[in-house]
Amino acid sequence: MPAIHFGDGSTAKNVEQAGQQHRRLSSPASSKLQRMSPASPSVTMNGKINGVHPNGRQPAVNGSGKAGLQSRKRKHVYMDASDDEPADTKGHKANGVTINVNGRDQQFRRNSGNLNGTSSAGSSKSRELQEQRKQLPIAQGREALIEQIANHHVTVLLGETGSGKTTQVPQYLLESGIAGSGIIAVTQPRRVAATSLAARVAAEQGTTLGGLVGYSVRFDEVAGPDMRIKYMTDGMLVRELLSDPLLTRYSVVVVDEAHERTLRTDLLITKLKTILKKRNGGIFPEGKGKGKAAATSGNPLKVIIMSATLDAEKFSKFYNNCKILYVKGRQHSVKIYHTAESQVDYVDAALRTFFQIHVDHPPGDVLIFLPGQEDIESLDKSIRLYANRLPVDKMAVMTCPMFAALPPAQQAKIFQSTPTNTRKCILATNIAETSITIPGIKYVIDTGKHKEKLHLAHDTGSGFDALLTRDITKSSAMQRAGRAGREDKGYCFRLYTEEAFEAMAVSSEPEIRRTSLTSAALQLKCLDEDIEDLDFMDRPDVESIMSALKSLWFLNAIDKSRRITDAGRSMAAFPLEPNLASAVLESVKNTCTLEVIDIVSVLSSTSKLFFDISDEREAAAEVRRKFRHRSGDHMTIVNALRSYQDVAATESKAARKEWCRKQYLNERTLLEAIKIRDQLRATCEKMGIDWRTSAQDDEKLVTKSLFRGLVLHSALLQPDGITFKQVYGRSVIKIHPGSTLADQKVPAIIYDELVYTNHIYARGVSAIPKAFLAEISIQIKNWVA
DNA sequence: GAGCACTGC
Repeated sequence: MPAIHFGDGSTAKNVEQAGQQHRRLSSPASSKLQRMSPASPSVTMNGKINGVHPNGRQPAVNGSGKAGLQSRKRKHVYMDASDDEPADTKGHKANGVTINVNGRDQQFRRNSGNLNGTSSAGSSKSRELQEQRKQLPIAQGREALIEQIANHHVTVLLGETGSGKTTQVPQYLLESGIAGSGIIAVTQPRRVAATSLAARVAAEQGTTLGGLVGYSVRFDEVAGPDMRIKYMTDGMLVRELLSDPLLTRYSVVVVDEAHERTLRTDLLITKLKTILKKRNGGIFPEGKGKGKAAATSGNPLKVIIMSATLDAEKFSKFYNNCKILYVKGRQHSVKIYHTAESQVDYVDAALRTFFQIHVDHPPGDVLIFLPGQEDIESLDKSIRLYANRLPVDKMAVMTCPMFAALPPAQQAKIFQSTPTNTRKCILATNIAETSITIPGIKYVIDTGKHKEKLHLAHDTGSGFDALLTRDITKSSAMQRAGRAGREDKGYCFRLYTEEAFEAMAVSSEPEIRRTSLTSAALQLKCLDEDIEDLDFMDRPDVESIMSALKSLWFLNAIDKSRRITDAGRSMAAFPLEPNLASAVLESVKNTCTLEVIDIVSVLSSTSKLFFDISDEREAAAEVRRKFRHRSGDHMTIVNALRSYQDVAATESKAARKEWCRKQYLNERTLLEAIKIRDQLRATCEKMGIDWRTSAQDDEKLVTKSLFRGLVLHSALLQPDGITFKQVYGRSVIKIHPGSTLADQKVPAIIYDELVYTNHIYARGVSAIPKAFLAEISIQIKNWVA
C-alpha cells in the first residue's frame, strides 16, 4: 500500500517529526499562546469591554495551549480568552466578562456510553462527589458566576467541553438561592443527555432521582413535588409552552448546547425573549439599573444560554447585548495532520492511514469518521482482510462498526474493553461526534464527509428530501478531532488538505433554515403568534414559511385569513407532524381510528419497520408477502404490527426477537411504535375521542383518512402507465421498488415521502380512488370562496 | 428495479 502523506511531506509514520514541522510553521502563534497561558489556575473577572471569542474563533480543543490545533492564520489561533486579546478585537463593543479558569479534566463524562440507558452516575459516596465537584474547572469561578447571574436577567455562558457547566450551574443556582422557590429547567437537545445528567446531579445532591432533581423526556418522566432542578429535552419545554405560555412554573430556564441550534432550541430562545418582557416588566436590564427590573414582577424569570463554541456574541446580541461569561474547559492536546494532497477515495485513504497508524504508532484505539453505513461496511471488510495478513508479531485488530441503525447488541461492542495485544478500530458516523463518547480513543481519522438531508421545498408545500454526502464544517472537524483528546493527548489525521479545511463553512446552517416549519408554525399559531412575525436569531426563508402555511391551510389547520381553526388546535395536541395528526382527526369521522393510529405510530417512529439488507432483498420480499395488503404499504403496516402483537402475546422475549429477525422486521421500531400508540390513544382519551373504532374490512376508510393528511403527497398515474405526476406539484415520480405497490397499475396514490436518488421515488405508498381527489378539490374551492 | 446521517414531541 502506498503511504498517505500528511502535512508538509511528512507521513503519519513519524508523528514527532510531523508535529515539529507543524509547530515550526505555526511558531508565531504558538509562542504567543504559551506566553498567554496562565501559569496557575486563576480567576480573572474583568468588567471592562472585552471581546470574548471574536467572530470566527474556533473552540479550543487544545485547552493547554500547546502545539496542535492552531493554524498559521491568526484568525484561527486558539488561545485562552484573556485581557490580552489580539489587536483585531480591540475596541470591539461587547459587554464581555471573562472568567478564566484553568482546571483539571474530570473522570466524569457526559453522555458517556449510555446506550443501554444506564446512569453515568457512579456509586461513589456523596463526600467524594463533593470533592470532585470542587475540582471542576467551573468551580473556581463559582462566586463570580453567581454574582453575574444574580444581577442580570439573561446570561450567556460560554463553557468548553469538560468545564462542568451543565452539571454545576443548576446546582449553584439552587444553592445560592437565585432560583427562589421556582423550578430550574435545563434543556438538552438529546434524551440520553437529559436523563443521564439528572442522575448525576441527583447523586451529587445526595438525593434520589425524582426528589430534588428530576427529568422529563418523551415517554419517561421522573419528577416529584420537591423537584427543583429539572433536566428535559428542548422539545418537552416547547410542548409545555402550549399549556403554560409564560412558563410560570420555572424561575430559571437554562438552555444548554445552544450552539447546536436545533429548531426547538431556536424556538425557545425566541419565545424566552418575549416571556422575559412579560414576566420581568418589559425591559431588559442593561448594565445600569441591574437587578431593579426584577422588582416589576412577582415572578421574574432568569435565562441562561449555554454554548460550547462560537456564536456567543450572536446570543448576546439577540438578548440586547447581555453579559457573556467564559469558562475554560480542559482537554488534552490533540495534534492534527492534514494530507499533503486531496484524496479522491476517502475510504481507501482511511484504510491506508489506519494501517500506517497501526504499524508505526503506540497502542491506542482508533476512531474513523465516515458518512454512512455503506462506507462503514465496506471499510470494515477491507480492514479485516488486511489485518489477517499482518505479521504475527503485530497487534491484532478488532473492528467495531457504529451507526444509529445498528442493532443495540452490536452497538454495545464498542464499550467492551479491548482484548490484550489488540487495537480497537471504531468505524462510525456522526453518532460518535456528539451523541456518544467512546472511551480509549487516541487516534481519530476524519474523512471530512457526512450525510446531510436536504429539503427541497416547493411553493405548493410539496417537496422532497435528498440525502447527500457533503463536506463537514469546521466546527464539526474540531469536534471530531477533540474525540482523540478525552483521556490523554491524541492525534487526528484529516484526509483532506489544510486548504480544504480553511474552505469549510464555520458551522452548519441552523436547523430553522433547513427544515420543514409546518409543525413549528402550527404550535406558534396555538400561542396566537405568527412564525412570519417572530424575532428569530436567524430568520427562516420566506419560501419555507409560505410552504409551511400552505401546508397548514391544506390541512384545514388555519383558515384563509391564517387564523388557527379548531381542527388546527386539535392537531397541535398530538405529538405528531400536522399531516399525520390531521389523518387521525379524519379517522374519527371515518370510524377507523384504531388502524390509523397504528399506522401513524409506525410512520413517526425513528427507524423503518422493514429492514432493507441489499444481499437478502429477495428473501425479505418473499417473507413480506404474507403481510401484504392490496391497498398498499399503509395497511401492510397494520398487518405486520398485528402479527407481531399476536406473537408477542404468547412468545418469550427471545422468541419474539427471533421472529422479527426472520420476518426482516425491526423490533426496535415496533416497540417504539407501540409506545407512541399508547401516547396517541391517551391523547385521544383526553380529547374525548374514541380510538377503538375500527375499519374492519373496509380499508377505504383508512386510505381516505390518510389521504386527508397526505393531500399534498398525492399523485396521478400518467399515460405511460409507470410514472406519476404530483397533484399539487410539478414533479414526476415513481413508486419505490421496495413498495408493495411497485409494478401495480393504480390510477392515483398517496405517499409518505419522496426520496431522490437516481429517480424521485415515492415511499410508503397506498392506492386511492380518483374520486377522493375530486372531493378534496371541491372542498378547497369552497374555502377559498 | 432499490442504496437512510442524526435528533425531538
